[in-house]
Amino acid sequence: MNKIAKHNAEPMTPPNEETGHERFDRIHGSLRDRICLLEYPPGTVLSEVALAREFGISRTPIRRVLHKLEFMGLVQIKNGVGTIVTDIDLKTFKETYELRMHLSELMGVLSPSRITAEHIAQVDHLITRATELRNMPGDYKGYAIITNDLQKTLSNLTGNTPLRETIELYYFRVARIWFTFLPQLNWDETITDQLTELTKIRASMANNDIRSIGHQRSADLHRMLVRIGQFLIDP
Amino acid sequence: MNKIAKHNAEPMTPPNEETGHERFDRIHGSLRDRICLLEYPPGTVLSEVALAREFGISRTPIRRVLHKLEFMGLVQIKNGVGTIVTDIDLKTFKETYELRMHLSELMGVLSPSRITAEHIAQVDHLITRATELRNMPGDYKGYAIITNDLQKTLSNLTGNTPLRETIELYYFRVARIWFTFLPQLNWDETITDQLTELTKIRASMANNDIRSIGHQRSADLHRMLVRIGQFLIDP
DNA sequence: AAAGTACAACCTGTACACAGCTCAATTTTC
DNA sequence: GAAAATTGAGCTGTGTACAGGTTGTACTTT
Repeated sequence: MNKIAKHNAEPMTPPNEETGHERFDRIHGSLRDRICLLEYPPGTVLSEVALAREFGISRTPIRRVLHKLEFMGLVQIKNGVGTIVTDIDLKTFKETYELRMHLSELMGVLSPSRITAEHIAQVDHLITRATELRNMPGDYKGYAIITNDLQKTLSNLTGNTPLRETIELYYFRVARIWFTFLPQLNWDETITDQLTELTKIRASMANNDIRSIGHQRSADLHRMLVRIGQFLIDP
Repeated sequence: MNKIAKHNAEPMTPPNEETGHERFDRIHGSLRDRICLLEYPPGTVLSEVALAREFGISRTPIRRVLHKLEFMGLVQIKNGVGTIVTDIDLKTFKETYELRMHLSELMGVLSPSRITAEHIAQVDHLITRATELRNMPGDYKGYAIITNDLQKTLSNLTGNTPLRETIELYYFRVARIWFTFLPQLNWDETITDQLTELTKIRASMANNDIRSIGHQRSADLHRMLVRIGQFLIDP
């Protein structure tokens, strides 16, 4: 049974002076994050009028945002029904992870950016947060936020713009699906995996070795796929 | 100096019974093809009201189509100005071709489809058309259509759906830019290249060897990039 | 009682009027 | 005469009313 979206959140203060373009990005980012952090889990039905009310605008600009989310594969707009947060079938899920693995390898090959102290500091901060997370089993959202932030940091290392956009696109498309399996997995093992990944990336960064980061990332994606393999039943 | 779009075409008879979704795809395909076949060259300004008149509908559904084209990177919508067919800067052009080369290699790796007699027949037909094209120097549109059709055929060989969609996306984004350089290149050499590519792909198909097709495709993309390198001036 | 039907509530899709933006031609000012 | 301000034509952005689609429910019919 699908749930109807209801968002009880902070007022999300809109800046006093804001371009139409900025407002679009703000609302788009809001909804994208809600979907990716499972505040709107797959199957949730979004209503244009409800969202329009929440953001204090009419349906028209909301529709633009929803159509972009549909293009990204995060929602499906059905006439007469509503806008539904997409789930993903097993086949597509596996295919997407396979592609992401190869794209991660390319990250280190196609004009990688230079690693700065800033990047390393970000990963160090993520390690701290992940360590704290071990004692908070069930904080799936906290786990998801760390994963999202790591993805953001790694994005900055990909100099090839089209590659970066593609990697991000497919990250947003399937990461949240992985999150839905978290409750069925061993929390300590999950956190250990995350910390291992972060630590290895940290080490590769210290060596200014982006190619290794790509390999590492690819291997981690593979491990995620294997870990939830027990729950994926072939049709 | 930008040109204003004016389309003098056949009535494009809309089917008697047509879903809203089908109409969307039809109009989207029309505009996409016009852009990719250089009927709307880069810099062309499209007007929502003009397009709405041509297709006999209001601005609203036209806007949906244009926004999708903007997501695909084929146009840029500017408030107060119009919808402008995108050109592409040198850096992005090279980056995109590099990515496309690697994606082509993946085509043969990620769950390729089975090659059928139908695929081979399609390539044979393309070879015939390309051969005829040698005696029609300056038929850039004819060349572009063959290239588009080849891309379509190769798409069917890519079983991994996300990979296929990505390959197509970047094909549409930059193929037309390559076409704009055709007048500055030697026609006979261009046709020879195209025929060589088609023939090699034909041979690989006969051997049911998709991996070789991917290699071939990658090499051809590289050759295209090299051929127009003389016209690409680094900033 | 069960199956079929009509309907009401809710959704997105479309059309259209108007607001806001951009740019260029024109007028005003120095 | 040159530079700055103005105005207007044309464009996209937004709000809104209504048309069209979908679905669950209540009701009718068998």
